Amino acid sequence: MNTSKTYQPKQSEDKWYSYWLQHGFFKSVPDEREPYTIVIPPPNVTGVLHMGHMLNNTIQDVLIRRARMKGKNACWVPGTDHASIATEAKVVALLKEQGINKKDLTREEFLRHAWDWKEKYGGIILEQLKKLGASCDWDRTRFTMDADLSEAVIDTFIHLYKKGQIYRGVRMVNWDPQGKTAVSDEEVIRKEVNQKLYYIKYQVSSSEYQVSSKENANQSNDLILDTNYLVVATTRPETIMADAAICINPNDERYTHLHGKKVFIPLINREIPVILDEYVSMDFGTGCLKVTPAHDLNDYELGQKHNLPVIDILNDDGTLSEKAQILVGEDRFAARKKIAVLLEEAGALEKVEDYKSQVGFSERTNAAIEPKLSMQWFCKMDEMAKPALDYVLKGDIKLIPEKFVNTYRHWMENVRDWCISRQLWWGQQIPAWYLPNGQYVVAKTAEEALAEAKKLTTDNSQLTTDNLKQDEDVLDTWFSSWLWPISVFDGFKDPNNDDINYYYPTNDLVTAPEILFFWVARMIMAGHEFRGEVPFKNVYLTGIVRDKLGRKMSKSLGNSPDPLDLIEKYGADGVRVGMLLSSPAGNDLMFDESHCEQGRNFANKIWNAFKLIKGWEPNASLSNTNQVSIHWFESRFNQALAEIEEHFTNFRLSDALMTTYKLVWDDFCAWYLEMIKPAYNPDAEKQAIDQETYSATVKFFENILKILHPFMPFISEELWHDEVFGERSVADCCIVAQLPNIGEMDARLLNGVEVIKQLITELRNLRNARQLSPKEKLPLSIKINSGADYQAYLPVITKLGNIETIDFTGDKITGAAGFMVGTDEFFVQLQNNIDADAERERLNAELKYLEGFLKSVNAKLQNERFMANAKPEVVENELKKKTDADTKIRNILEGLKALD
RNA sequence: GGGAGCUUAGCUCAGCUGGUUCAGAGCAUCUGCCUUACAAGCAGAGGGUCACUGGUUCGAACCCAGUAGCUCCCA
Repeated sequence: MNTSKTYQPKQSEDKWYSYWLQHGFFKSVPDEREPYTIVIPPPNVTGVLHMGHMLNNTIQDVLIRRARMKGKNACWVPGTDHASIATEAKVVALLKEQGINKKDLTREEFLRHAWDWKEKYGGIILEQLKKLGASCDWDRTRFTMDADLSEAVIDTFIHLYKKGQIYRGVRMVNWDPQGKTAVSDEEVIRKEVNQKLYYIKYQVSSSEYQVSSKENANQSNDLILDTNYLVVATTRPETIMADAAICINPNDERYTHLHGKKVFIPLINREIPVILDEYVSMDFGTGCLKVTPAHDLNDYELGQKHNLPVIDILNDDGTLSEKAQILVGEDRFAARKKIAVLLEEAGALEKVEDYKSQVGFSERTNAAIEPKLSMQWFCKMDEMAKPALDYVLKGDIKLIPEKFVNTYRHWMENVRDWCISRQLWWGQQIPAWYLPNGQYVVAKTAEEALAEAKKLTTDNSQLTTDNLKQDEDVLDTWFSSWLWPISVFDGFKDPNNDDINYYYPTNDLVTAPEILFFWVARMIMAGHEFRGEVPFKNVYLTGIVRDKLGRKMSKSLGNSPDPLDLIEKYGADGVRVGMLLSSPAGNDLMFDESHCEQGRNFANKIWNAFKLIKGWEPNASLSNTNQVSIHWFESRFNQALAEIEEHFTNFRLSDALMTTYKLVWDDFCAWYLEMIKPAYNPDAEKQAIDQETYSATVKFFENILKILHPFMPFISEELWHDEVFGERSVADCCIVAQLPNIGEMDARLLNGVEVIKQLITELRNLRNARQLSPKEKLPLSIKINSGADYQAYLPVITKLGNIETIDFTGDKITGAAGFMVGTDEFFVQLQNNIDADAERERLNAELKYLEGFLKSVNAKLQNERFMANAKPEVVENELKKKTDADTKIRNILEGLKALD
């Protein structure tokens, strides 16, 4: 071990990580031990490590390392998902740089490029996880597009299709007319833009109208002066040709005369009905809403409800189609300007207003997103949601923190069918085959599809596989990842293999609340559907990592530090501690580099404590004078161990870490080591210490390294191998050491030392207040009022307080400086007389406080209702408070008298 | 619009079924120390009308109602 003044992470990290790998400590194979399994939430294969991954994987590593040290067969399965959209976008961009257009490639050619890209650049993130210390079983690394996993996806699709759980249907997607592809909600950037609100007149087709409503119309809205027409306010006048109805609120008194009427669309004079629905807001625009089911999601739903036709007037590139009848071939924005002119000329434009509204833009092409109806594949959710909800409600799966159960329930009870198709090539191609007549069959291969097709009632006897055309689309990436806990153990290919039988269900899942539905809920459904069992028992939901200002850390904001830079700066252990210090489950983490600094400082503290011990040499001729200190720390350690255990049981990782932190820094370093540390001998190279104390302390340190290991794997492993601990075999490593069992706790000793700590603190204060050097030895007199026994602690008091003599006194010592601990009094006789005025002031202040306190206690005791209703132990406690306060007040009064 | 949650010290958070000396921790701050393990440190100290308003109770940070502000999810 080097004797550097500070811990040097770089000299330990790579060294020990390779050592662990080389000796197979991360590896797991089924055996007779209890398994402990975590499957990694597979990061996006194109991804690079960000702060969210850091937090998430640090937690998983802490859990897995701890399980390993508790004698379990710990297995952490790593891997990545194929991230259809992100990967395809990356590959398309790369090809473009090389002058290759995706459109010019066949599917096979494109996929070859994509796989090349994946092999070359994919999975960097897994390498980065190693820097963090992640102890994954790398031999088990999986990718959601591996052959076996893809086969599982296809088989699952076919299975669910045959069960009637998968169907084709129409759905509104975010269409990028420039990229000619659908994009996910996450890829749409909403921006506020200045637009125009066009007020368009629609002629009412019936000339019969109720005159009586004219009055109402007059007073409420001057736009409807003439009941021969109604006025609609819209930002998209170019879509009027796609209108299917005009909708008004049935409660809108301005429009009762329109109930049951029809109107003509201007310019094309197509007749559409006026429908009634409370969905329409009476305050917005004119209160008349044009319903365009093909070009707006809300309108689509309204249209479904009222059985309206869907008229799509746009081509894939955003130009108007034949269906528009007019302005065919014009781009939608050009058409908007032109139609405004046409409407104006036709006298159908009432007015135009400026208007601000939110518009979605494609993240990739920056084109305005067009809501577009398209045929998609769906997976029915209602039947599968029921058991998945029950698992959580019954507690078979615990969500941590519990508050997410509500959110989960709400979602599962209002679940919508899952759109599983994506208009991309990178992914598992949907195993549906279309016949020339438009029918389709679902089958694993073209041959099987042909066989299926021949079974259809229509005559398909002449068909060959060449006549079948496979669906162009691929499946949603989540349709792969929902199988992850099963597919990583080959549970589809071989449902009874040793791995799946041993590792499944897994134990804990650590993930983000954002994907509670996208992923977690669906894994639970898949677990039930395909194994009849939960996929995991606990779901630990981490928070979002935010910056100091509370903003989510993101690449685009540039407010996220590079995790690898942080590791470089503070060491992996420091960063791990920094991430965990302030991250209770489910709460967002306000990340600040100062946390990592604290982690680094902690590592340094441990390093230096170790250096102190290394400077000692046991000497057989010395006898042990530290029994009390040793027994105390032993008790204290066991107490902390029990607390840590409790915190882990409740998944309170930051509390477990803080308990460890305080045990090491405060109890071990600041108190225990100071109690037992031998006086410095400048002539000796190593400081002599008795054998018993030395052995006990070394043993303590070894146990401390064990409890530190899950949090700080590198420094603990580094120190573990020091010669202080004697020879270690090759496999004797901290990573596989077994955590100590909780031993005895001596409550009396623990309480006794707490009193001694207070006493020492008072002595230090006394020195501070009087500017006395810590080197100056002081005489101490003790007046016991409590019946406490200080005898056993005299050596500790003498050493830590730097006391010259200790004696016991029955009376107050006048003229001496004094203080109280509990009800016992302590006196220090100083050469120069104490400042009587200052002392009187101090005592009076304390007296005032105690009298106030006593008053509140007495108030309770004199309250009949309190005495009648409060629990006996509460009353008893109040009585003790009264007695103690009385004693203290008496002491102070005597002290004041002595000053006079 | 529907749902969930949050508000405690300068910051980040604990505070279990209401009841120990006027609410705890870590960090930060302030004061004094280069005391041979550690200045990335040591020894001390200060700091809070528990968002606000009512209610229940002998007793409320905790239970109930309302108000305000913030966050997230779904639409």
